[in-house]
Amino acid sequence: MTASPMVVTRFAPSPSGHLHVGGARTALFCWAYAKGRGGSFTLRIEDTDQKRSSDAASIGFAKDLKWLGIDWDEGPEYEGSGGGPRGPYFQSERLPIYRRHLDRLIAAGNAYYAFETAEELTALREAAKAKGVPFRYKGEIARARSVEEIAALRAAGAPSVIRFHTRAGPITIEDEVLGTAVIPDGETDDFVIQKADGFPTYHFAVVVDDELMGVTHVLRAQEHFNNTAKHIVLQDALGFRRPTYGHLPLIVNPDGSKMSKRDKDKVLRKAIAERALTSPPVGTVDPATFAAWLKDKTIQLPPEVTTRLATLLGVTLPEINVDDFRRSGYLPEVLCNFLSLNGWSPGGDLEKFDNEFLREHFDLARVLKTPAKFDRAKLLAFNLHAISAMTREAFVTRAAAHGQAFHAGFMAKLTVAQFRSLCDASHERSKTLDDLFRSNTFITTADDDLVLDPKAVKKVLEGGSPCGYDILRGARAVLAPLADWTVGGLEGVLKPHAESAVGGSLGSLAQPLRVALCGSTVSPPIFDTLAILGRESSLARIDRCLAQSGVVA
RNA sequence: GGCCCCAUCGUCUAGCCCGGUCCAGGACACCUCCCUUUCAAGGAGGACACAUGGGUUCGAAUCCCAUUGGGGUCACCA
Repeated sequence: MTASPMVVTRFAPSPSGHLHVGGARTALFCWAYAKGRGGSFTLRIEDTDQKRSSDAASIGFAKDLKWLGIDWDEGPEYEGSGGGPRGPYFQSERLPIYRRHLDRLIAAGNAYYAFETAEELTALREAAKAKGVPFRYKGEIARARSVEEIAALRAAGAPSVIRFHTRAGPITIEDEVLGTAVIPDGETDDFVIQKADGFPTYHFAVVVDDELMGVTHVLRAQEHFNNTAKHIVLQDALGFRRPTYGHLPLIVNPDGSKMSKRDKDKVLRKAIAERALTSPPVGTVDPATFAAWLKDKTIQLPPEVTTRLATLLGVTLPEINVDDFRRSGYLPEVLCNFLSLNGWSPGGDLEKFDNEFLREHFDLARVLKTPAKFDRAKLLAFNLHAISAMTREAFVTRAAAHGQAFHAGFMAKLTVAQFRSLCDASHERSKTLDDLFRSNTFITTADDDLVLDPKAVKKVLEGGSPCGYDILRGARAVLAPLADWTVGGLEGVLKPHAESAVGGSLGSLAQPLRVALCGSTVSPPIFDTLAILGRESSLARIDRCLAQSGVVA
C-alpha cells in the first residue's frame, strides 16, 4: 500500500433524452469533487436499455456538458475531451465484459437463470398488492432447477433472465451525505442482473464498470439510495471494492413534484383545455395522435411538435433541460452557480461564485439532505446580475453568439453597427441573452407591417391632453428637418421641444413616439430607438401612425 | 401500504456536528417610498421561519424520544 488511490468520480447518464438540470448538477458536483482533489472525472453512457437509447442523445449530453464548462478526463471522445484506457465508455459496447463476470457469479452459485415471463411477474405483483404485502421475488423454484434442466429450457428457446441470489441478512449502507442506514433482511430480493435481451441491467453494469473504471466515489441523486443495497451485495459477491457513496438531494419543481420532461406536455395540455381545442392546430400532429396524447398523460409529443405547439398557442414551455436554458438565454456560468446552490452551499453569506471556486471548495460534508425546489425567479435574478456586470464588448459578443445560434433571421436583418447600437441600448435591461431578440422585434419588422397594440394606442395616442397624436405631430415637425440623426442630435432637438410643447415632461413626448415606432409602450430608450431605426424608417412609422389616426377617428 | 431518508422565512440557504455570542444572518420573491423618457435596473425602508409535543440542561434552532408532515424506493428504466 502506497499513497491513497487517486479520486475517480463518474457521471453516468442514460441517453434517453437531453441533459436534465438535475443531471447537470450531479455532473458538476462529480467534476468538482474529483478535480478539486487532483482526481479524474469520467463520463460513461449507460445505454443498456435498447428501447430508450439513442446516439443523438449521447452527443447531446457531450455538447451540453461542454457548454456548461464541464470537461471529462475519460469517456466518449468529443471536442478534446474523453478517450482513456478503460473504455469503451458506452455500456452497449461492453457486453463481453459483463458476460465474463456474469459467468463467475453463476459458477459460484451467486446467480441463476429464471424463466418467469413479464406477464407472470406482473400477476404475482398484483396478487401481492391485493394482499397488501410488498412483492419480493423468491427464487426457490428457479434456484432448485438442475443444470440440465436449465440447459434444456434454454436450448428449447425459453426466454430467461439472470437473477442475483441475494443472501439473507441486513445490508448496511454507509453514505457520506446521509450517514449510515441499515436495510433490513428480506428487503432486497433476487433482482435481475441480465435481461432477456442479453443486456445487463443498470445494477449489474454499474457495479462492474465502476470497479473496472477505478471509480472511488459515487455521487448520484438520492433516488438511487435504495439501489445501493443491491450494488453492495453485488460488489461483495464479485470481490470488488466498495466505493464511497454520496447521495445528492433531488431538485424538484416549486410544487414539489419531480422536474420532468413531461412538464412541457402538461403545460400544453392545460393551454389546450383552456382554449377548448378539440383538434390539433394545423401543421402539428394528426388528429389521432393528438387525441391519444390528450387522453394519456404519460405520452410525450416529439420535441419539435412540442415547440411548434407552444408557439402556436402562445405559451412558454418550462425549461427542463440544459439546452432549454441555453435557448432561453441563460449564461452557462450562472446556471452552474445556481445549480450548485441547490443542495450545497459554501457556508456563510457567499452565493455568487464560479466553477473554479466550486472545484476548490466543494465537499460532501456541506451537501444538504433535503430536496431543493428549483426557483426560476432567483436564477433569472442571478442571470440579470451577471449580464449587467458584463462589459459592453462582452455583451455584444455573447449576444451575437446567441443570436447566430437561435435568431439567425434577426441577425441577418441588422447591420453590425445597428446590432451594436441595439446591444448598447438594451444591455442594462436584459435579463437573458434572449431578451434582446424577443423584445425588439419591431426592428426587424417592415415599417408597413408594424402592428400597434390597441391598448397602447388607446392609452397613449388617443388619450391625454393634448392627445398623443397631436404630440406626435409636433414631434414629427421638429424631427423632419433634423440633419444630425444620432442619439446626441435627437436629444438636442427633442429635449427642448419637450420643454416647450409638453411642459418639460419627456415622458409625454416619448410615449407617443414609442407607440408609433414600436407599436408598444416598451422599448429601449427613445433616442436609441429613433437612432437605430434611422430617419427614414422613423418618419415613415410616424406618418403611418398619424395616417391611421384619421381612419380610426 | 412495506422499507429507507429528511424537517430553519413563500423559495434557496447560514447557524446545528463542538448547546449560551440567534428576540435566528444572507439571497430571490413580496410590500412601501425614492429615482426615472417606457419597461427594467438602481437606492432606502418593511413584513416573513427554528413543524408539534415531551424530555436532558442553569440554558436548546442546536442533544434525545415521540407525533405530524415531506421526499425517495419497491421494473427484464436508469
